[in-house]
Amino acid sequence: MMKTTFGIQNLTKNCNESLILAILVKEKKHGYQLALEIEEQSQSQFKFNHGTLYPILHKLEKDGLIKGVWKQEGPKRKRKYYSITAKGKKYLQTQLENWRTFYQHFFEIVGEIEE
Amino acid sequence: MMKTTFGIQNLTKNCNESLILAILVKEKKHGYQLALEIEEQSQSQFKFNHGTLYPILHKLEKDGLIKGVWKQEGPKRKRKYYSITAKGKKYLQTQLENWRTFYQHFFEIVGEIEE
DNA sequence: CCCGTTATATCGAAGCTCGATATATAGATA
DNA sequence: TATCTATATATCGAGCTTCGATATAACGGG
Repeated sequence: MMKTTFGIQNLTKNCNESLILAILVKEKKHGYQLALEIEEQSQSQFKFNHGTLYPILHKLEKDGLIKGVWKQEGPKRKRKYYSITAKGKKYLQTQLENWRTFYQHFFEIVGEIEE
Repeated sequence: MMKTTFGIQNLTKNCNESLILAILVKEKKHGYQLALEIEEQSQSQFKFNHGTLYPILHKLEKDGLIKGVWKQEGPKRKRKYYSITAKGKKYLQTQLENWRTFYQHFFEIVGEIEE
């Protein structure tokens, strides 16, 4: 996107991050669950490619916004459960502020169009 | 972004397009003017890189959403003035619908977070 | 036992943005 | 008149992200 004075440059990326963090605020989940949850809660309007989801999760973890823990689920089945960190919560709050600022200015320009 | 059922996949790209088209609905402008206008109307919250702006203008023109006409301004100065086409107006209307759908679903997931 | 679903992961192609660079005119100022 | 800044359009390569495909493997039901 064009440069902004607030912390949202890449809308898509920030949207993906915000969705994931917002889900994890409520409950720890593993990747596949996250994708299903977001799909369900948006009434199938949003769908994550897993080729997109997993790299984002790895990056969020690397940045310390979420923390993943492998859990032995069955005798052989393993799942990686992610929970949000304090840093992640703070980041999410900031992002939400940023989204509101973005919407406000975006609609100031674009919203008055319809006749 | 993740896949959506509506026509917004790349939020940043769609945002840029919508902003440009929304300005051009009101008045025909040349590239540099557009950048200034968006910066001004957003109180400097949005700023276009011209390395981003011009390729988008060229693509919008190629797709028939806007139409550019070179005008002799001074004895040597030339400017390319863009106006929105019927197709562009229709596209903008659709985009605005899509943004509303997006916001609605996005905030349904993300908006209830703050305590 | 086979198959569809669950589950995680990676890779290459494609697309877009950013910042730098190039080019040229207009206007102001020294 | 020379110079500097603002105006104005354009392109290019690096870098980042996403998409779709592919790989691997376990679980559960028929």
